[in-house]
Amino acid sequence: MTLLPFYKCLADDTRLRCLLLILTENELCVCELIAALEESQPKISRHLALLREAGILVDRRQGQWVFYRLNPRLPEWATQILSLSVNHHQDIIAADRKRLKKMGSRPERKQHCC
Amino acid sequence: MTLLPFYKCLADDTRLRCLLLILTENELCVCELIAALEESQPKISRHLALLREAGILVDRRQGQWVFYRLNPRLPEWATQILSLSVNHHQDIIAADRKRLKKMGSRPERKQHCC
DNA sequence: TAATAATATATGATTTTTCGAATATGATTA
DNA sequence: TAATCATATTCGAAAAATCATATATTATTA
Repeated sequence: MTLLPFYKCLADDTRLRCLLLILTENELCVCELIAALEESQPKISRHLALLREAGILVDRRQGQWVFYRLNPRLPEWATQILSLSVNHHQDIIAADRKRLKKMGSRPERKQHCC
Repeated sequence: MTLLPFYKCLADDTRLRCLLLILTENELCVCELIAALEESQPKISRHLALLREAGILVDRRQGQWVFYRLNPRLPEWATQILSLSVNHHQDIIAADRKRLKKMGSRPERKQHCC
C-alpha cells in the first residue's frame, strides 16, 4: 500500500462517505450504502470495487448480499489515518447515518462459523 | 479545513512530494522544489498555490525568493495525518532529497526579526 | 426452472484535473 | 532605468476521473 493511491481513494466524496460509514458501522452491505448515501446502485458498487482493489476494504458474500468492511491487514499508518478521519469528521456522515437508521428491512448479519 | 479538499490536495504526485519534502526540510523555496523534483517552474508554482489556497501551506517572501512551510494554524488532525505520512514514507522523496542536497547556490534563510 | 432481488460490469458521454507554453509580476542588480 | 532572476498567472489542449444507462451475473424463491 503506497501513499498516493491511498489518498486518491479518499479524494472522492462518495468513497470518503462510504469509508467513514463503514468504519463507524463496522460492516455494511451495498444496499445499505445505497440507502444511506442516496446514490445509484452502479455508482456505489463501482466505488466499493475501487476501494477493494486498492486493498482498503474487503468483502464477503452472504447469500444475495455482499458486505464490505475494513481490510484487517491494512498497515498501521493507514488505519491510524482512517481513525483520525472518522473521529474528527462525523459531521460528514451525520445525514447518511440518519438515513441508515431509518432504513427498513436491513439484512441480518450471520456469524461466520469457526 | 474539511476532509475532502484536504485529501484532494494529497492526491497528486507533485503536491504530495512537495508537501513531504517541505515537512522534512521545514521550509523550502520554489527554486529548491523545482530542483529537487525536477519539474517545471510553472508546474511547481501552481501546485504550491493550490496547497496555500487550501490552507495547508503558508508562504513568506524574502527578497526575490518565496519560501513555503506548513501552516502553523493547521488543525491537529491534519498535522497528525501529515506526520504519519512523512514518518512512514520517506522512500517517496528519497531521490528528491538527494537532488536537493546536490543543488548548488541554495538561497540563505534570514531569520525574521522579533 | 422461471422470476426476482442484490450486486457487478461495460460503454460512451461529461466533468474535472493536469499540463505545457506563453506571458506577467515583483525584486534585485548593473 | 534597463536587464536579470525568481515566481505567478493565463489559456487552450490533453489526460484522468466520474457519471448515467444498459446489461450481465449470482443467489434466492416461487
